[in-house]
Amino acid sequence: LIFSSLSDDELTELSTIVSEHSLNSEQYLFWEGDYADYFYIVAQGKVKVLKHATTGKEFIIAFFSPGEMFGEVAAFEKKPYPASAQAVSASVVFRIQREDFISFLNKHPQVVLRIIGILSERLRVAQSRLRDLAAERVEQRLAGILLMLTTKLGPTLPFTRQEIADMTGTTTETAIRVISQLKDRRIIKSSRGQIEIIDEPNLRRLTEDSH
Amino acid sequence: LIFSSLSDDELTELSTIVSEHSLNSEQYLFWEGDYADYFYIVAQGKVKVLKHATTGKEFIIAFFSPGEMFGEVAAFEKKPYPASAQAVSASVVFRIQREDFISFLNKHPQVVLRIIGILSERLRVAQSRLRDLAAERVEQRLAGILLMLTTKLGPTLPFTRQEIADMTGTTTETAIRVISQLKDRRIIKSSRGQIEIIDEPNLRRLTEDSH
DNA sequence: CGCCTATTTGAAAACCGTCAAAGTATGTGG
DNA sequence: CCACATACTTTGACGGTTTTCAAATAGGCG
Repeated sequence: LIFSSLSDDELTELSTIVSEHSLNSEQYLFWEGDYADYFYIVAQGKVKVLKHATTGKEFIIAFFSPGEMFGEVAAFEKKPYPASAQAVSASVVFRIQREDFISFLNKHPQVVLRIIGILSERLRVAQSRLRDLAAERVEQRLAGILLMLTTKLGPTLPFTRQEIADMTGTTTETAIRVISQLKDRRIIKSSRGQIEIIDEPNLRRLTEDSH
Repeated sequence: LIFSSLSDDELTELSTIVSEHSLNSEQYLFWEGDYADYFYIVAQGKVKVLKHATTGKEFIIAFFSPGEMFGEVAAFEKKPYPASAQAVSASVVFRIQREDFISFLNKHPQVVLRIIGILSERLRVAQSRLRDLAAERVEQRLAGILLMLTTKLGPTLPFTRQEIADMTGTTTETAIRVISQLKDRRIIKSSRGQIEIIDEPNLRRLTEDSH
């Protein structure tokens, strides 16, 4: 996605510095605090980026699907990864060494602009979520997460209650209670490991309610 | 700060596109959702960037002191500001028009790298705060905010209880109760509109406690 | 069919927000 | 210099949302 502005020649150049890497389900690519040697793009499967809290709970910053990049924040500077990355299912990722990536960027300013755009977007999202976590109730936050996910992935969401909880910043039990309510109100359907949005307008209304 | 790598000639060039703007205390520079026409740097005083919640409460994303830039996320792309900016005291800011800023960047790639660094840092901070808001108690979050502020500003922090609360994501009353505890434990001193950290190691211990 | 994981439900407790009221600095105008 | 307004700080009581702990149910895969 970030390389879509490149010519065939440039893509060939890119292919010389990219390597492929397979992952088993649950396998970690890197841990928060690791030295950041690679920059990643998902090829197949699904990868989550998360942070662990002192209480042992984890907070999911984002899921990444094929074509999306991650680990980029650390790759620009010689700093450790600020979060961990774990494969949700068996996956394949492309990776580029830090130095190769940086020298490639120096030759391709339009890619740099694309990356600034992505960083900006992520910063916007993170700051909106901060406001929501600080001020909104669990139901509204969870509705917001579901909306964001449908916008990105369509009406059928392949996530467990626990994953939804870890994205919303609540517990599995509370997520289940809220999701059950949404099911009773015919806003969503759900089965094991899956949620289907059937009434998006009403879901959106929930996020906008002032109380 | 972001321009410190420039030569005198380049700074002269820069000065032709920069204009100065004075602000009264409490005055807003822009509101969340406004069309983003300017990119800003604080010259004098103090500016806060915040988001309003549907409940009317506000969440402070950051305070900016002289030399720091803000409004940059929206300036790169034709998007509205994701947050509002308000002068905390009478202040002076430098501002650069979006188009001028972008054409300046095109000629100065080293400034672009500097900005990527700043965006990355802000993203790291935002994501850490997300984890904290989702998983940590008010006391730990507030201790973390105080630590961050001392690292940046020194041991004496010129903030009211309400400002601390709006940064921590809690209410003024709860912030007061936590701060009073810290005072009783001789970790901080405080007076009206000011907090002084006197036992930083113990403050840091608080943020690391698993419970 | 049996095991593992995901989902569900209930009850109690904790944390924190809300509301109300009062105390205390700071500055301003007379 | 004092009175007064204003904003910041403090305290208490109460209630609600959410977490925690415990246990039971149900779905899917070998």
